[in-house]
Amino acid sequence: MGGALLQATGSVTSVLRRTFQILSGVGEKTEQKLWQRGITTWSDLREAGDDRLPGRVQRRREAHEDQLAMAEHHLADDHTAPFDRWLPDREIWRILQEAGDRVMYLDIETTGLSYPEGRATVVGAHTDAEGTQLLVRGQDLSSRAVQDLIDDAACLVTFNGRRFDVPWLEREFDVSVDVPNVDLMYAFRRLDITGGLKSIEKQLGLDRGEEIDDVGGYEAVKLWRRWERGNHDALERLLTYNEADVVNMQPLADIAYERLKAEVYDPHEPDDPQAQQAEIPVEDAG
DNA sequence: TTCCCCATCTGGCGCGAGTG
DNA sequence: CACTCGCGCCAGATGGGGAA
Repeated sequence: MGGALLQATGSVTSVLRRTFQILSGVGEKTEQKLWQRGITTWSDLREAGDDRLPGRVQRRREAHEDQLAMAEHHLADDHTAPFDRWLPDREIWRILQEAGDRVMYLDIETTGLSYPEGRATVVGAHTDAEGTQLLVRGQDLSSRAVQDLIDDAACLVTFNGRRFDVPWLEREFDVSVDVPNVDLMYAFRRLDITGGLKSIEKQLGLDRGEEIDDVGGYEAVKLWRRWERGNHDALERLLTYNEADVVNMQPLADIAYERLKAEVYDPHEPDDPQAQQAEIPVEDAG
């Protein structure tokens, strides 16, 4: 990764600190315009003279300074939650780097597709900080345990979790999930890669263990029933399956992050070597 | 300064899609 | 199998920037 050269060119500044879409009146286009003018980080924006800013950004300078101060303040305290509200949904992935080893890969198993007919059987989570934790119904799965799990996360990574896993946990366990959620399903769809979790793993050439390669979603339901009837191996298999899901989401998230980053920084247009932004010397006329 | 055109932001509506 | 969320599309509002 980055050495002195990368630092000199500013490449170590995180994606989030180059993100202007958290500011009022700034969308995708205005952000691109700022980047093109050489204003690529929050500090660039604060230091830039009005003559370098689009009018709509000039007019909002005070509001933007407040918003940036707020953002810096929360980042300093490792509070990522507010960015869930400030960022447009499709750009939530930009906080992954800030979440660091508190990115939590989350996946649940249930006895059906809808609540309350179905119940959660396994809640699996993985972070680099805490490793893998699997909460099992009838053993250590409780509202308290789920809330504690969520509270350790600076950011969730799920697959279809915005519609399935997270609302389910909120309803069955009455937990509040006040943390950004990067849903890989939408991230990959934006990259023109569609399909379920296992299909996408295949498309990207990620192999999971041979022994659980054939386990699908409905199989998880049947495994739980077999465990309830006294088959100990069935639970072992279900847990292995769930753990594989949460662990495999990590490389998946890495790939999505790198590709989205590339897409955002190099919009599809053929790059024109002449299009370098002119250097505008910052000097005080004294 | 003022006018006008068009780029951009915002909000509402309907559709398609993967979860155990 | 039910559940909803993101996105594309459309229309209206706002405001930027060129020219007189």
